[in-house]
Amino acid sequence: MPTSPDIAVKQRRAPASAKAEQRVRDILRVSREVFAERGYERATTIEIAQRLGISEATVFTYFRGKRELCMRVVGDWYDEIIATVETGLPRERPLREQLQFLVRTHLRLFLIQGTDLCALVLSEGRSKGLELGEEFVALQRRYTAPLMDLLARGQASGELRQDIPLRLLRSLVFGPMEHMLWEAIITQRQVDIESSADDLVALLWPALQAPAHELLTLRRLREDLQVAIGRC
Amino acid sequence: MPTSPDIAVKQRRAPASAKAEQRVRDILRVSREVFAERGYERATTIEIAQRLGISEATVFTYFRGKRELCMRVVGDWYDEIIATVETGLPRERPLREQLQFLVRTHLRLFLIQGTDLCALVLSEGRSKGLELGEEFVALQRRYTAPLMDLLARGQASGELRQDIPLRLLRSLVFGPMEHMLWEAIITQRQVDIESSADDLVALLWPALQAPAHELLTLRRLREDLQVAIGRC
DNA sequence: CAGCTTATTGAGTTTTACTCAATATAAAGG
DNA sequence: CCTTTATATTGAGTAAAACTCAATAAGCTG
Repeated sequence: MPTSPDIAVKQRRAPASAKAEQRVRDILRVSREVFAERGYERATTIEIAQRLGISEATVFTYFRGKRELCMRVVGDWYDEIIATVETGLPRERPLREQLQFLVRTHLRLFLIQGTDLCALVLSEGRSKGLELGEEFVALQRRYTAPLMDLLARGQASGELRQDIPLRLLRSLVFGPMEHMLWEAIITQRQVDIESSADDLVALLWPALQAPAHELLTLRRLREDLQVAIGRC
Repeated sequence: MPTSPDIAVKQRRAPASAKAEQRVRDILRVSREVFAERGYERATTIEIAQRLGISEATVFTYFRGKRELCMRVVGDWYDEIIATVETGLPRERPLREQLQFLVRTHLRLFLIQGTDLCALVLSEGRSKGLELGEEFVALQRRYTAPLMDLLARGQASGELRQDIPLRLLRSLVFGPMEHMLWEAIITQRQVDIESSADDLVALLWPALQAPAHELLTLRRLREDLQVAIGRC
């Protein structure tokens, strides 16, 4: 599921044999643990090696360095989210429900994984992303693609407001989500995932909708209803 | 203006003499430059010292270490924003205008300063904040205080919706702003500050406002209707 | 088993944050 | 003006960690 090809290129050695592939997987698995436990700076390559019972040099045989290793960990984690969202998104349901699914899935995956990995992804994902510019932009694009698609469909159908650029609408959704998560981490508050997600959607939905669209729809509903009642 | 007392406590030596105070200011000034140019990891204490023509050890006489130095730089930068917002906020004007001032000021201060310092504050402010937990929470609180006050006043007057916790409303405002800024940094897109700020406020305002009465009634009608249909 | 490829590692090097005892500078007191 | 005391500065070093590389071990093939 993880391991997109464009990132794999950055590895030092193309894992030809099955053994090498297993090594790469092992190193990534343990790295995720160590980075999550210690954060980027406090994590050491020697600890990663020791936990696997291998030499530190072996780690550097498969990965260019600590930074690339961390980015692979973060990247793979993003890939898992991306896959979950893309396969589960209920495209046939109303737009609001799709948005709700997206927000819920994000919050759930982040918070269930534990705040450690979440912190790694949110904070180190940023500072490390700065230096791996190109790749990171591509990852970010894939990451936000399902939402962008959802928003674009909404604009096309007239359900969502068209007077604001798409990329700003995206910030309106992802921004508060990440801000909430970050706040949960630093204050160590326990959040109710489902209700927070629903609150957030309740808050975002009127902002995303075309102005007066809901009002118009509801008025029409009322009129139809009155007509229907009149007939009875 | 900068240098809040609670942070000053962390300094290694209380700057008693005028000379020491000047040293601290010099080191902070140059540190801001170096951190902005190089980012946290690539910045070195020796470069900071060299630019001032002093010994590296002198830096460590006045600051516990690199991390604290960086946090002071970030903290002072936040203090400047806090001061600008607090003195300039037009409290007598309508709430929407106050929000607009707040958003505009933030975007302007971040983007005018150049994306370098902006990136430092947004990304390193996060990862470093994790380990300086307590202090960082306090700083964050002061930072968001003007907005929290604004939102609370709005809720009290009934202008803003009261069915959503304040802290979620705060995420709704700060989240998209930071997300926008971050996006501007990594894609290196040139953004029109004023129009972006205005777009954002236009987007946020309907979400923050208390839902209109008619809308509420109609929504209830629709829900009742759905229940009724469900029963049939 | 010989020969070749692939995988692993011990023993370094370099960089950098950080310490500390020693020295230089300034201030205070007589 | 000189002595004493406090403050400021620094050269020389330590420690830790990322990263390199030549040499060795393991695995595979014909």
